[in-house]
Amino acid sequence: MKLSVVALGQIAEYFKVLSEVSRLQVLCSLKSGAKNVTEIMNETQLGQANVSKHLKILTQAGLVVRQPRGVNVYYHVADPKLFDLCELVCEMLKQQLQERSVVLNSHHF
Amino acid sequence: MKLSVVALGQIAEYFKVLSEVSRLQVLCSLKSGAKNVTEIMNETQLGQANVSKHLKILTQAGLVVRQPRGVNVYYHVADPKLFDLCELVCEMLKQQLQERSVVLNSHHF
DNA sequence: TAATTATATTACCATATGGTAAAGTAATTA
DNA sequence: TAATTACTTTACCATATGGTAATATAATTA
Repeated sequence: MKLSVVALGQIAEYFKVLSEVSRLQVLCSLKSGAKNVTEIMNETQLGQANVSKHLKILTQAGLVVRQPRGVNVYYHVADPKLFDLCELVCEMLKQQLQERSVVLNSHHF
Repeated sequence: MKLSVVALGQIAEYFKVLSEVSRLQVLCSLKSGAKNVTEIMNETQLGQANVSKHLKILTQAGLVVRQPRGVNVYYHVADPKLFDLCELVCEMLKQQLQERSVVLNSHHF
């Protein structure tokens, strides 16, 4: 399948949302279920404005769903496949590391 | 599994490399096999210095392997699982679109 | 209604990033 | 060796981005 530049743009945009440590921290904190902003702040140690900002980005990109409940606003990940994605990257990175170490070892310093 | 901020940083870095249209174009052009810089330029319509720059980033991140052969330099993707990753994102985006259209339709304007 | 709590937004700064022209390097051929 | 081809690097600009303090908004409670 040949993807158009526009389609690649959407994919790039999705990856860009995932390309920041703080946002990954927020997503990780939501792995165990929906949380409100304060809970996310406490779990990630990020500043309040910062968390709000990142949550907005995640929500607009559709990675996360916003649900106001009284004074609080709860967020949860829209699609659990997101974690499969991260898992896959983890595996690739592990394998990459392993292959690099093999290359290093083969040199017998 | 609870990931450290350092680990998340590596994952974020990987996603960041994939978060640019030009780099995705380059990777797509390598889907059919190894290519040299000129071939990549022609297929992607990107400038020469630009392609070189992105190839450097892709190589340093370990997504692509560099192989000089005479005057030319050939590049190929290090791990075909990379395309599974993009495929997965594609599917998630499609589903996202579908769900959004359902929401729209349910409003009966 | 006033005060409080929870979240969002704005304004600002410092830094990072993509694209490109121009110069540099390296292998090949005449 | 001079010229050519293929690729890389550098310098520069314009723009985008994360973090934060301060301010705004919105829901709840006293």
